[in-house]
Amino acid sequence: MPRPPTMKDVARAAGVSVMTVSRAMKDGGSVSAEARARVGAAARDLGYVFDATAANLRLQRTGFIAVTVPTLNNANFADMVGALSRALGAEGLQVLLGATGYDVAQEERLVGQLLRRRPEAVVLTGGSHTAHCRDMLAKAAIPVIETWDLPDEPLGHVVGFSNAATMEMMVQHLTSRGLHRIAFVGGDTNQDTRGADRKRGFLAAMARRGLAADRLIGMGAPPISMRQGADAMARLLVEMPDTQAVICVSDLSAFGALSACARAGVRVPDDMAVAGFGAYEIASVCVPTLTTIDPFPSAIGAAAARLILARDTMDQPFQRIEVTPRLVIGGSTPAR
Amino acid sequence: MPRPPTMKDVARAAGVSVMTVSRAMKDGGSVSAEARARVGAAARDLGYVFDATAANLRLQRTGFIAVTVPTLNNANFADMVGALSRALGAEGLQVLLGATGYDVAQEERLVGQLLRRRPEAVVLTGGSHTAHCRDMLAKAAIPVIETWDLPDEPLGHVVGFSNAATMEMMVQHLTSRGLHRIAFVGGDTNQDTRGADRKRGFLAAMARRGLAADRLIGMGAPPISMRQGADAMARLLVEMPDTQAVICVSDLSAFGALSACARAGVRVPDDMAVAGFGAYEIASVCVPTLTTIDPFPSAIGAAAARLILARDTMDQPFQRIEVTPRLVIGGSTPAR
DNA sequence: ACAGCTTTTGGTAACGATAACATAAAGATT
DNA sequence: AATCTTTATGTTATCGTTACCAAAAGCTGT
Repeated sequence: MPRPPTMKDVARAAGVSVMTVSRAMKDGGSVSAEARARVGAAARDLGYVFDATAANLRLQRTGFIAVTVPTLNNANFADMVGALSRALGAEGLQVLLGATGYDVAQEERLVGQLLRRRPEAVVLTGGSHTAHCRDMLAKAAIPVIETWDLPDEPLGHVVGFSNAATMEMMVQHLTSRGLHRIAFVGGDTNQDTRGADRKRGFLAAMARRGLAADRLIGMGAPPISMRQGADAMARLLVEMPDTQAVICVSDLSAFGALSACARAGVRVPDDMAVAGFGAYEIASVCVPTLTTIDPFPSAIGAAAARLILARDTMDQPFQRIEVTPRLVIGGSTPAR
Repeated sequence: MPRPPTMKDVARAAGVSVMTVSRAMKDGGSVSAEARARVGAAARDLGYVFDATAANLRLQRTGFIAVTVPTLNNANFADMVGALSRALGAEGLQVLLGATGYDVAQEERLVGQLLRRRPEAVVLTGGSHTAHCRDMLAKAAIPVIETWDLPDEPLGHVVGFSNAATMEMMVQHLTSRGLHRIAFVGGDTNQDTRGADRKRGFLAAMARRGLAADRLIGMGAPPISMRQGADAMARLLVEMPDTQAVICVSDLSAFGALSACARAGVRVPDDMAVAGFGAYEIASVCVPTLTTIDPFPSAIGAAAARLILARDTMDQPFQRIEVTPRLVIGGSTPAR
């Protein structure tokens, strides 16, 4: 089986030099219309496909942007990657995607693998990484963008928000409705650092108001699923039946909690208020609709893309772009 | 700013030749333990990162597997890509992912872009492509795997199922419960070819039983969302109030339909049965749980990975692997 | 000590594209 | 007509890695 044709083959077929072929493949090159046509025809006849690998080696530019997310199976991250990918694709850049499984060790391995492909920038989810991972990224001398978080010691640019602060918003909302016995459903590991930040924010917000924050339901390792949200609510209804409101680490678990209430005949929001995070589509469709926080995932992706595309401004001090999440009040918490 | 160190730099620092460095980077190479250690130390000191681009050019192997999905933001496709990515990653292969937006023209562009990266195999969602796209893939002389479908004229291997047949299962289930006035909620374009196949399968299953299949609600272009499922059900309740059951093109729209019923005070399944497709997590958590079809997305991904990894068997005639979807009976359709 | 192994090491030439320079042909200017 | 531009084309070297071959070094047994 013969190897795929190269520019050399096209050049021979078109009766020109390789350089002319190379120029004809681009838009700007100064090539006569006639030569360009011959090259085009030869390329079509031979089924020539441009070899990006060779060009990348020569140009020392790959057009890859490495992106890591905890999991692909999450509408928030998918939205971010979608926005990022669309914006970058329009400029000829390719997203090289990897999932860390909410595990910094896995992230370290992944980043190591991705850097071998010589990406032109790295977009990470979260601001928590192993020392070796930070080290590799620092040495790579390419733009690094951390997202979904506001790390104290960022590696480079940041596009994110304070997860803790969103819980202040949510606790404020609930207490303004006269609810004080508030539970939090989340993971019981710190693997999902954003989830852990939200839990910390919840504890701080409760403490600030002198409220007891002893209703913590930990459901294991991330991602915390709908099923786990339902199980958590079932436990809560038995173990702490006087709970007035539940904040869940995400809309998925909040929906599970909602379903558990429906099964148990607990009225939402009258007997129990439920709040989530993420503004997933389900929040606006379920009955009642979910009170949640919209972190604007595609805005995060778009902002990251803008930073990458404005490469020339990358020499400037690292940017810290805050995307302000919005409280979305639904029917799962009481009206004023 | 200096360029990142190369093997040459490492070789100089370690006092050996580039070839020795190259060998030391791999496992099997015959290198003395002492040289290997010196190379390792030098690489660490210099912050050397292997350049996969150069190696790929030389080896004529990129380790890329191109994968296209209609959208990232879909748990079924995310599951498939996740399974594929995990299985391939263990063998050092990298998924190069692209989203077509349910658009064959976009798919064509995407495949063109991906092929320039010289992937070693291509995994496509669906079996419907533009002529030029089919042509490019045929000429690429690499394994092509079409998934989620059983095309009549496959481009290569196939890992899928008959979308139409799943609707026969579903109609059979509903009619066995004595329901005959059945509606179908889906898109009104053929962009989502799998959705369109399911609609066709629905029509055929109804015709086979001599039932009228005139309750078709078309909700525009894919993806059909929860919101659109809710709108469709709202319309249906007004326009065809005697409808007994609704089959939705996916669990997302089915859940929307369920919510619309809840809002309208329509009891499910007593007044209206609802069925979906996809066995998304929501189907097993919502109240009532959804009757749906599980297409086993991660089994599809795993099977595709197996085909790719068994490269040597790729010369054999194209394989056609059927993954049999399973009817999952939930509370949204009446018990027997 | 020496032939006959195996193991380790190094030099050279690719892989397929393009930047940089050099040259030739055509067109514009005096 | 002679010179200066501009445009079109070709030649050479290179990006960082590895296959291939050849040579050197380390072993073994006589």
